[in-house]
Amino acid sequence: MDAFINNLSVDCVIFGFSNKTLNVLLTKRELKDPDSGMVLFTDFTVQGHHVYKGENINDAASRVLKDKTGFENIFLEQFYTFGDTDRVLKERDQLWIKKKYPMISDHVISVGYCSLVDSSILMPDTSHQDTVWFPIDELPELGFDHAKMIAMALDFLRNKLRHEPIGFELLPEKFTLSEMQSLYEVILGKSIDRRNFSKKVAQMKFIIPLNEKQKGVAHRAAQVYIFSKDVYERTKKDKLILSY
Amino acid sequence: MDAFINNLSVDCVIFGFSNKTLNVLLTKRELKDPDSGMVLFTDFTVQGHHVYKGENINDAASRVLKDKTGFENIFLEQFYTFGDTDRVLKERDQLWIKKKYPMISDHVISVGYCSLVDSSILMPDTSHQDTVWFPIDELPELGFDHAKMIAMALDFLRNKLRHEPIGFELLPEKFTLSEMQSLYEVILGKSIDRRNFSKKVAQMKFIIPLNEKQKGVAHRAAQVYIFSKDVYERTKKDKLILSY
DNA sequence: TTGCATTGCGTATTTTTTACACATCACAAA
DNA sequence: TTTGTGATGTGTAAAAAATACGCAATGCAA
Repeated sequence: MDAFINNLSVDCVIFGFSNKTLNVLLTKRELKDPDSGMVLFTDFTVQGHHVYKGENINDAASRVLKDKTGFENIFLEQFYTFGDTDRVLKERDQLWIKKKYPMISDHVISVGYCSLVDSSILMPDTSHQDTVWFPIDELPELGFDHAKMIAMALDFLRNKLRHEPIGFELLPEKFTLSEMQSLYEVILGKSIDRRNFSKKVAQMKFIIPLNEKQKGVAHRAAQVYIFSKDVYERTKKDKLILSY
Repeated sequence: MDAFINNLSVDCVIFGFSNKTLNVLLTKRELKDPDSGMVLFTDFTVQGHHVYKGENINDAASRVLKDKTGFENIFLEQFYTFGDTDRVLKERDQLWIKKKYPMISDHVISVGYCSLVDSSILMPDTSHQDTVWFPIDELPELGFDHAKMIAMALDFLRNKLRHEPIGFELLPEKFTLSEMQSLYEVILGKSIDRRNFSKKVAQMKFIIPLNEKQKGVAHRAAQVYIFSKDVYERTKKDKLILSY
């Protein structure tokens, strides 16, 4: 039997990018009255789970990520730990907990993780029908303190993007400059001049043009690039700051 | 009885600044053999304590800070949570735990906090004889995973200092430009041109010159400044980036 | 009175950021 | 085949920020 620690969980705020919008992967939470079958409430939460006994918290986050998306070895980083005593005490959260996890504590500490996936290749998995992408600016009602959690994760992502080339986790392997630019614009929340952006990218030696052009577009086909983690690791001492 | 949560603690990495060096407040840990009285080991740890039942983790960190330094309402921010399963399993750590806290778990999650105090006015308190300041580059042997913890706290501090005016927590209320500059040099680990630094500071409207000069120095007395949190809060939208 | 150490202030150069214009390409419609 | 449309690729000038550095002023001490 896999016993879990009854006061400790991990929550993964999973970001995806497709169609020029930044999305968050949420799971529907619906509680029905056991007698009448009437729906008591419906809302959404980020992907979380309790930590098992003898499990590293980082491993627990990887496990949650794999279970919910199928992805492994992708960007996954801790950003904050939520430890308020009242964070699971709202009425509907208590109803939910009592029904689903009756043995857990009233004071659950949750370690928040931020993760990035290319949501265009994440296939809807029939075993997770209740798991859906929401655009970051059209979030539904959220359970627990997950609204705050998502806000903090976004802040973390924004800061990270200015200093490290993490955006590529959100793009397909091969991408064009304007795809990359949209991503930066969406995350940073501001528009960037196309020509200046391309000059900036040209300085990043770890963004490598391929002998290949975009296909199937109704206009001039753009150059295709890949991100080389190798080159980045070798040259990262040459500091990177995107001062947008 | 104040029961604590047996698998959750907070650790405060408390930084101080005096005499142009950055210091960390550590507590001596010495275990003696109960029979022979022989010292089994001696090392140091940062200031930590378990979290009580019904206590917010941020409150727990404030409590630790107050108990160890007497300070309240000073800079105190969470920077990372340490949750490896083996983090308290080293032999000497187990010996220590079994003797001092026999009831705690083998898997302790610890939320790391970073705090800043002006160590020149922190009087040695006789009730904390085993608590001493160490220069950041002359650390003694450390228990648990506290060497890593301090390294991460320093990194956090460094990044924070580039974006927010937190350094003033480490300085006396009234300070000179060269004191401020030493602080920045020590934390950022690089030297800064005195004249350029002063131009930069002149742009920060929340650093206010007083009608007052330094006293008791054997050379030209310097202008004295204070930091105004008020002015900072009102003007913080004008972004601050110290690009050193 | 002079020497010493440190403060206060200014200017020139280099680098980075920002603003902006025009030609090119590839498909699609006429 | 020609032409229109929409996005791509490149260059240059101005503004702002960062860096390098010189020199006079101050105040105590010898």
